Amino acid sequence: MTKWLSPDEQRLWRAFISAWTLLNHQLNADLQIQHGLTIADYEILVRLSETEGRRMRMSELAEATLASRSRLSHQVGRMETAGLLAREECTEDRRGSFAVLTDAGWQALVAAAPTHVTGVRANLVDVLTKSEFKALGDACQKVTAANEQISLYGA
Amino acid sequence: MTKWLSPDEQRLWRAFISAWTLLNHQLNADLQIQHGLTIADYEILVRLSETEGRRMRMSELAEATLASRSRLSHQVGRMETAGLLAREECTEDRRGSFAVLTDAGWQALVAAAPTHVTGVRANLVDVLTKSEFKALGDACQKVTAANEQISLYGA
DNA sequence: TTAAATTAGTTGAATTTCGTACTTCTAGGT
DNA sequence: ACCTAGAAGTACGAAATTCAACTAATTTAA
Repeated sequence: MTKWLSPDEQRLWRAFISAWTLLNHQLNADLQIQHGLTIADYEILVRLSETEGRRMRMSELAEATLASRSRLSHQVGRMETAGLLAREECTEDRRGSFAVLTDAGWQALVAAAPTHVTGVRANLVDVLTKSEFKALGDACQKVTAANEQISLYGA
Repeated sequence: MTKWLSPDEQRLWRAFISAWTLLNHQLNADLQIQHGLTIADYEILVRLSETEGRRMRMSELAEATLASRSRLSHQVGRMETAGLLAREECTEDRRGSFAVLTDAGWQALVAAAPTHVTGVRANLVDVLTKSEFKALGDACQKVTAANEQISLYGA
């Protein structure tokens, strides 16, 4: 027998859905309109910018961004075409390859980051008290941990 | 000058992203595999099921789901083909039309709901304490309220 | 009361995105 | 040398999404 959600649980769950949906929608629109980037693009730029040599192995990047390998491959291909990234061979393991941030990619990130961060603040961080935000994030961290085994690749 | 996120804020924000992403991916896979429905389908079924006459104006439904009119029209078209929905003319405003839940649509929802709710419990509600979940939801409610003015057709 | 403007919704490409399955190349063990 | 597994790219196709143009009904206002 299914144990249904109580009205209260339902309210909280729906709040989670709508909060994320609205926020994501807004942040995406901001990046798209002002910088021609999607959130997925942006996240990849950020990840790469944080690593040494601004490069990451494809599989690492896929894991970090919660994307399937195929999806990431396509995504990186697009960003390569756009000049934001380049691929480089990996000399230690020559099956592998790196996605590397180009100068243009770095510039794009530098340009877009203020927009994005401002949006995150305005629409999320600043509408909550410090402790509310912390409670939100901590709960999410638990949820993430509990779901970490979920594979995003087919079967 | 942009006020950047502190490492702690960044951690919390990323936890929010990953919690949502993993959860959504899992719930979507469950519905897809077991019932051939996407989350978008499911959401529409739920919305309609909760209204009087199990019907909603297209534009209302579009707004509720943050979809453009065109997108919703296609989506409803697909679901109509699948037999889940029907369209009906609106007699008060004859430009308008309703999306109406069919019996088959209702049955599909009845069949899928246990899967979905079980997933929500297993991957979200039950991995948190009651108060953690409440804190998460309450924070999200504030975020939602703060972002409610967001519209697709904006501008 | 009629013409213009607005609103609701649909449609058919074109485009974007993504998954599946397959291929290639390499690493590591036996 | 051989066999298995891993990393990644790609071709193909299915599906979703956008975009622009379109019909038709309604509202506004001259």
